[in-house]
Amino acid sequence: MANTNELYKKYGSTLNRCELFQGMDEKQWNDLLNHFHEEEWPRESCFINHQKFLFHFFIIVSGRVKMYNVDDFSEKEHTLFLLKKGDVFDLFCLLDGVQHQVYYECIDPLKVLAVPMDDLRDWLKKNPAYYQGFLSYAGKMMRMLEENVSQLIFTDISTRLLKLLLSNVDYSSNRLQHINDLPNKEIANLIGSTRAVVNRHLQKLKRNGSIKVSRNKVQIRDISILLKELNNQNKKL
Amino acid sequence: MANTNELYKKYGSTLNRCELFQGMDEKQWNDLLNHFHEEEWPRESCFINHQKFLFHFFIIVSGRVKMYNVDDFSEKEHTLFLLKKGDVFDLFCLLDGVQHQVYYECIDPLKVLAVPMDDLRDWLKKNPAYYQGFLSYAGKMMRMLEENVSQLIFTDISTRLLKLLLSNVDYSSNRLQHINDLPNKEIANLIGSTRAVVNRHLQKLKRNGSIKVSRNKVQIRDISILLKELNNQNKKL
DNA sequence: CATTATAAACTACCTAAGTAGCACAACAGA
DNA sequence: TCTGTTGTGCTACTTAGGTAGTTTATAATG
Repeated sequence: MANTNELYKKYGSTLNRCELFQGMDEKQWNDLLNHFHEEEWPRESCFINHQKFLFHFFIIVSGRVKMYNVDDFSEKEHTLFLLKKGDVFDLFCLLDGVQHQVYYECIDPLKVLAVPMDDLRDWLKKNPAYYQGFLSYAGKMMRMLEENVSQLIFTDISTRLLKLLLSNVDYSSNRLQHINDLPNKEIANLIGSTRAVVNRHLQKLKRNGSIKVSRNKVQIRDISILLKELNNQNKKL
Repeated sequence: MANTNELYKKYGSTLNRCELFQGMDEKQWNDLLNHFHEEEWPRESCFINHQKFLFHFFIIVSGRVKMYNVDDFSEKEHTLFLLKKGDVFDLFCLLDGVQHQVYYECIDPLKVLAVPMDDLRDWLKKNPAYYQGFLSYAGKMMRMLEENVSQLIFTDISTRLLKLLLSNVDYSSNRLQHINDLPNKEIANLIGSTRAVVNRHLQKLKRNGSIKVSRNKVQIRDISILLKELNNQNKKL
């Protein structure tokens, strides 16, 4: 229990931002955290269809993981979600208890809180009031996936790239976050394209003065140009 | 109550195949069906971002509806789901209570059982044992959306068309079902392409003897050729 | 039966995106 | 400092898929 209190003290601010567990107070958190333990995974750890995720559920407290899948034939990668502090995984397994055919790789050294799936499910059964938070979160996830599908069908690569950039701007500092230190290849994986094509579009944005590019680094120079560019994309059709 | 019993008698076999409400017996169904009423919508009825779906939840007992969305700029359509007997909507709204920006159109004359969203949510709160079915179903839906994303990124139109056809074959009769009477345009909307391109690929399949095409009709001639074709697609890369 | 509407079939063309290959820069480790 | 590795920037080329427009077939309607 001392351990539990410690976890809440250490990570309370992160946990309270966690959408999946909305509206829980410290007492309730401590009750739940009883079943958790802390884990650290080094950078570049990679989990390929690992059983791990069928039996434990994780909350990220620091670092990034990409959840991606790989096409059997072309061996191309596609990053489904770039998970970060406050995100959880694997929700797919939690919901239906079926193994999720998907890969994980740590972009940074990762710290997670881990709980056995069954403990979490039991806790839910005993506290059915929290089912609603899980349902809402599932709904939100479905909307994100649906939005993803729409973008893939309706928009071209340069639009998808612009949207990716704009959706990762921290508007308090006007800085790019989460994806600012990724190589072109990883950016390509996020929008379903290839390094060469993404680079082609980044060059265009560099030339019009909206971004700055260097090795493993993309920085925002002028958001207004990006927004104008996105507007033009739409009008084009 | 007489009315309720009637609903179960009429549609029990459909309801029992409904994944969302797994493991319910007649008594429980009748308890739930108390809140339902029957509705009929004519063919080609169209609902555009209608509040209707925020306040009522529907189970289809006969006919097909497409859930689709439209790109604001290109005005292209994409059919997200072709819902049929035993399917429900709108799960997005049920889960998180937020309006779902999506269109509906009846392909056939439609019969649905309707229940006020809040009644269904109340029923769930009183019968928390059934939450698990809803979570599982949400998980399944997420997997479908994820699979959709993967297909869009990894595979070309001809592969997507082949998969669409093969996933709609009724293997007891070797006949195409659900999509067999759609015009090329609607098939295109299902895989995120255009009428002309879909037609191009259908012609190829017609020429190799795997399908038969006529006005508003696609029929399977030889599944083995389709399967072989799908195999070749994969090897191609 | 004639008229109209809708869908299918086909042709020609255009373009975005994928592909391959190479030179160069940045960085890490020995 | 040397060396191997990884990422960027660029050129040249190929191609699937989107686009536009026309003709032909099929069904529905009066």
